[in-house]
Amino acid sequence: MQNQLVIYNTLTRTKEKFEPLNKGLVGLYVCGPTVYSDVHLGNCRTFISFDLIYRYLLLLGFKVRYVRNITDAGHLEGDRDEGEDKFAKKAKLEQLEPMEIVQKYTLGFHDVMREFNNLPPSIEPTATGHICEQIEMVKKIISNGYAYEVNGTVYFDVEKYNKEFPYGQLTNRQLEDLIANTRELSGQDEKHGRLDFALWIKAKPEQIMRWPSPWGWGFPGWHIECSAMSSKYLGDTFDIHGGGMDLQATHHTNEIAQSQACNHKAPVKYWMHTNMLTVNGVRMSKTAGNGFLPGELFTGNHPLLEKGYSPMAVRFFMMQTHYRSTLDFSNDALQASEKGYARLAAAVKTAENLKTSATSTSNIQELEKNCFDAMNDDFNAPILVSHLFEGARIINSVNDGKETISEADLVLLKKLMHDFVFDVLGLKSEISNTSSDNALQGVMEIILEIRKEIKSKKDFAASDKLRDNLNKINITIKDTKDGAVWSLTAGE
RNA sequence: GGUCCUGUGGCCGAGUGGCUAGGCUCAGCUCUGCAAAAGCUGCUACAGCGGUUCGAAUCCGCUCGGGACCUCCA
Repeated sequence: MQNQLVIYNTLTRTKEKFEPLNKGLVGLYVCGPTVYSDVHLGNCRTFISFDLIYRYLLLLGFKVRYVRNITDAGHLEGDRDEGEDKFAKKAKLEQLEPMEIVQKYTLGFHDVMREFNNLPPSIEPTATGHICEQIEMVKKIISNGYAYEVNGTVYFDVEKYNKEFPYGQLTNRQLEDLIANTRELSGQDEKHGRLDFALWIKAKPEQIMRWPSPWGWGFPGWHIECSAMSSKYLGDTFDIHGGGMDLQATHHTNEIAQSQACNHKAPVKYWMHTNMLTVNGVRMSKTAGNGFLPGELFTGNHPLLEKGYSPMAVRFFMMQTHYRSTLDFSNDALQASEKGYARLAAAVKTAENLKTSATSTSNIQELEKNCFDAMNDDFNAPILVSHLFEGARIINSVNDGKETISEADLVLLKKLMHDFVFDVLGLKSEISNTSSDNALQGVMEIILEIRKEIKSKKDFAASDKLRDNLNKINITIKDTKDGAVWSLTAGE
């Protein structure tokens, strides 16, 4: 383990030393998507942020069990436990079975995650696959006295819970304030308290997605699935629970309450929340209608986009902002990232063929330390990136013969660039001249040879035309002092 | 209304009480047949007003602006 990792814990609102409950092991749970529609870029940001966190924990040598759920049932519109089921509504809209909706958007989600080069979680449990566990948990909460049943629906008794535990601790709020901001219960409301929320919900007669329970046919409330699945796979108390900041006030607050009420233990040691992606300063969300779909971004097929951006350019764009800061989305910012990333990636490639000398003009060990220090400080990727550009500068300077590097330092430099650029930031090269197409390799060698002959005859008009035309089909030729080289750039 | 976050140079974004991340853009230079790439140099900063301090963009107060959560959303 390189030095000491520090994590900002939402629970205490401070940075704390990271000490896993079990030495060398990390239990990580992240709230996954509700698969009733396409994931937009804001959703992706959260998963990319936690992918970075997961990857860095792995680099540090931890054995990480990363659990990220798929919500495929029980998520109502509106958290008043009275809205329409999201899946049922969408199913009606698309004239499909609810589980067809689930399947369709789960597959889409996985495709997008793969495009962004996110590592798959260790376990990806679904709510519908854990109905029994959720029912058992609800039963236990009732027998522990923190929940009650009314007409087939089970509610969590927030006010009773709050007498023993600080219900609003995750958002630093007092119960009285929370109650003051909640509307009055109507006469027909089944809840005892204004803040009470459903653990189990009675199904309406027409509902397809329903299961038998001690309280009749119904389906689980949204919050209970995460509590049930996280404790099943990670234990009653585990290391890190993450999610978007928008889940903090309601979903995570209720998760803590449920788990505590059920298991008599605080479920999580470190709560981590990622900030939102904004468009023109306003949060990207499904309901605001300002969401970008990843596909639109890659193709540039969106009114707000001037062109398409590759998945890695977008990922790099996100890596240049800390996960707890909002990130504003714009063409200019995206273009800057695209170019910056191309330069960084090119340097990593250049490092493969550097000549070594007896001594180094740069301190590579210090550079390595700086990289670890940056990530150890609550996963500060933007600082890491700045150090990686220092690495790129060194590589390019050595390549130009302006600086030197020793054999040992080059090995270290190559390793750290590889570790941090590919393994931690999760980027992958999009430029290539090592095309698997042998025919193309051969053709390019012939073309460069012919162009060399043309150039030696000083027919620059012809050689430039060749270069320009190749450029149009995404083949770039550069004339270096050691001769011409070519590379294939990712097409749009 | 309540609970918070935030306002950095042309743009995006880090950051610590004093030593001014980084990327992109722009200008100049080196290299080059020209490009490209690369390197070097330069250019505009810390919303405003007070206060604490030897010293603050960084701490405190106020003003103005932006945003989030409290209602589903990663």
